Amino acid sequence: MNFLEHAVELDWRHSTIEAVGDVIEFWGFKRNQGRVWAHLYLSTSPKSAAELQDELGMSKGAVSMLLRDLEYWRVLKKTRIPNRRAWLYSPETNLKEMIGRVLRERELHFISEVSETLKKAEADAKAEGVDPIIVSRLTKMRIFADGMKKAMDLFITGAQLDLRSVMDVFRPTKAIVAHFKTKRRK
Amino acid sequence: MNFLEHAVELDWRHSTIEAVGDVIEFWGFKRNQGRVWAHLYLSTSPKSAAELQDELGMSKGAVSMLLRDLEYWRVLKKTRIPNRRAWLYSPETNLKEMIGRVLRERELHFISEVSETLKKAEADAKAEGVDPIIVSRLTKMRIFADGMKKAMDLFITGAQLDLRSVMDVFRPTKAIVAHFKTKRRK
DNA sequence: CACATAGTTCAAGCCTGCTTGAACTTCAAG
DNA sequence: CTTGAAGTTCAAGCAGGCTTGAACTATGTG
Repeated sequence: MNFLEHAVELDWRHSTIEAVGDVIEFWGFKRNQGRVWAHLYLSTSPKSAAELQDELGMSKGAVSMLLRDLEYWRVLKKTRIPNRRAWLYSPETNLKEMIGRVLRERELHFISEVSETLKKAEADAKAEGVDPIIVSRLTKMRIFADGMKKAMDLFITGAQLDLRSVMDVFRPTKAIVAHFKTKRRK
Repeated sequence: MNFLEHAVELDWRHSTIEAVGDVIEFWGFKRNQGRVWAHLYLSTSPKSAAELQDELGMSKGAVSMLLRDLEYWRVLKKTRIPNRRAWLYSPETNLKEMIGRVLRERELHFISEVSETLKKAEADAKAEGVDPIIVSRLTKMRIFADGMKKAMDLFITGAQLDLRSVMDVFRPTKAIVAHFKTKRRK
């Protein structure tokens, strides 16, 4: 491998790893979690913590913690090779399964909480006799949150989704209120 | 209004505003941008910067900058009332239009860049004669990014989306490569 | 034009959350 | 059981981004 080829290789590996880091950060995880997974994913052989530390320029402690997190989310697998002390890590390669699982746990839960908060606010505001315009706005927001949740759920499970129904969230007020009445509970 | 009612009111307004802040932060914007919009959205009358500063407990400078941002994204409207010096702000109430527009500009652009980076990496890796397994992994990631982009685009435009096609991204390698060949450009 | 209030700017400080690295614990090999 | 490499922990430090507030600019009013 000559100098130029080496430069190019550094470049595409590096830019890919950084791009994955960006996406992972975008999803609310740590940038370096993405970088570690991507580095393994661009390698054909498993790597030890020491190698990752060296090749990604991170501290021993950082690598240890990142690997723990990634293992927890089953985004990589630990393996051992005879006559070698260190654990070796390989990436989970089933993107669909892996991303779906992780997003389900985190983002879906988050949206559900928002929806619950809005539902509670609606009830309180109504009980308090607040201006109906405000109550309907709370309803609108809650239905939007439910739409996001549904869209994300369907995205994750890979099922069919008619997003028209999600965006129906924004029908005129009367219809929204009707929807609300049929769906509320407690 | 007695003490308890007041407490409840504080509570649902407050929790709603914080929930909106959470969602806005989740989408990569500033928490306080969400709080400002939500505060206006829960009011039936427009508010001045001074009122927002007071009611949300923010500094003059912060409010000024937040309003500038929100106005830029057309998430609220400036109005003026005769015989009153200050500008008054009211929220954009069309959630669908507003969220769609903002997400299109930011998130769609972001995903497109990732896709471009991966496309470039694929080309470089291929040119370099890298292990085909690695090249196919780059392809897999790029197709996934394209799937995300498509899903988000359709979510935003409110069009119909068969997410099955998005998740088809993860078919066995042969099919992926075929898909890749038919879709690439340049 | 002068005044006073509204609005903007930005350097400094603050806050949060990530990273470091040294001390500690675990564990396979001999 | 001993040894030393591998792995973990966490207090302290660091970095980046948000907020503050004082100085400055703009603008409506008389």
